[in-house]
Amino acid sequence: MVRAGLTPERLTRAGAELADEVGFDQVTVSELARRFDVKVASLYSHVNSSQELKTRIALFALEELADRVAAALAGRAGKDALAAFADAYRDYAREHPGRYAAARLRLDPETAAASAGVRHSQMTRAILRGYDMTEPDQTHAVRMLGSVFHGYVSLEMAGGFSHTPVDTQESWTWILDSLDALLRNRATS
Amino acid sequence: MVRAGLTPERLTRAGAELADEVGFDQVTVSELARRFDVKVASLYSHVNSSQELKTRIALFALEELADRVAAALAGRAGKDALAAFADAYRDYAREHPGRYAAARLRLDPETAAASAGVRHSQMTRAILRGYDMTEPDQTHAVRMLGSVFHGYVSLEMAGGFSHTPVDTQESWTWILDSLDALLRNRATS
DNA sequence: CCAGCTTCCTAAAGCTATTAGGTGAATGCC
DNA sequence: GGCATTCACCTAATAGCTTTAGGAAGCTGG
Repeated sequence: MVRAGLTPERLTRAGAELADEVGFDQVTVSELARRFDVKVASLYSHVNSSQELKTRIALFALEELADRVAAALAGRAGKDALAAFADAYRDYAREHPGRYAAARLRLDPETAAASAGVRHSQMTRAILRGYDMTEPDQTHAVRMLGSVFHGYVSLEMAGGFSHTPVDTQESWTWILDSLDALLRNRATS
Repeated sequence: MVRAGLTPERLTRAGAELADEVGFDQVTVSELARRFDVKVASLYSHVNSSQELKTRIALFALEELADRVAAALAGRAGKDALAAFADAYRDYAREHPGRYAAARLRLDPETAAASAGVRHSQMTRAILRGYDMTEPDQTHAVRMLGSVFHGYVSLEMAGGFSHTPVDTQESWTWILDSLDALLRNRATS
């Protein structure tokens, strides 16, 4: 019996790659077993359920995305930071559509609270430091930015913009410019 | 043999209700058969596959949502129309989370082109009539509005805002105010 | 070197989707 | 009114995914 050397980490990572190839909801314990050339039941020594596997992939993706955003944000402020944040987000979704979808998995509150999701909201808040905004406006703005970025990325990924000939990159910069202007306006209020 | 009186329409409708109860991706041919007290295979006389059933539910939801938005929009213009549009969208998602998720199903291009999705983008464009905007800005603005609305609704539904005590209704009106201001600014440019 | 834990296996049960082929009830035609 | 056809539903069977139970082989520490 040759051992495959499975670990929860390797499974999670392979699951993330699988997600990018075939889509997050096509990720299946069976397919993963096939890729490791191992019987399905064997995976259950490392992961408790298909659900847990998906949750692990989601947490992994959140972490990875947060790292990228943090790197992109380092040393930037104001509009520069806004654009870096947004681009990091969008680029990740394009490079890793499956992982991006995974990151959107609904987690139960405790899991979510312990996840890198927390870093995401902190970083979004950090961007607003460049715009001098106080509560509750800050929270409103955080929610709006999150909505725009997530909404744009998911619509673009779903092909929702492909029926119009206008370049999506142009729209993206137009939107970022608009948001920057909007936040500057709101800051003075 | 008592006939259940199945039709594609009844199945679609029941599927939509099922989606609202258990979530769109828990909609299953088997469960639907159970609800009609009929054997699973019988459904295949009316729908070709599970995939087709889901597509039908998606088209149904798109249609229903478009009708609601159209009704909300009637006789309104400017910011009033913007708010009506946004609220119709958000209210639908809250009342019918499963159908809303269904409406986000990725359709193949031909199906999408023949769907009520077209009406959705037309109506979004109609809102901008109140803001005097020309191409390509109009397209950018349409994409932005779609992103914000979809993003906000889906994040709110996923519980993404629940960890902060600020009222989501407040954020929603704050965002609508901001968008209105933004569009008015952009119109003059 | 061997006891015990771990890793992987076989076996089996319970779901879901899908197809093939049959039966009885309703419908339409002469 | 009898008969053929169609249609709505059925039984049966295949195939894939998930999950659990229990067994055997490899690795590791004393």
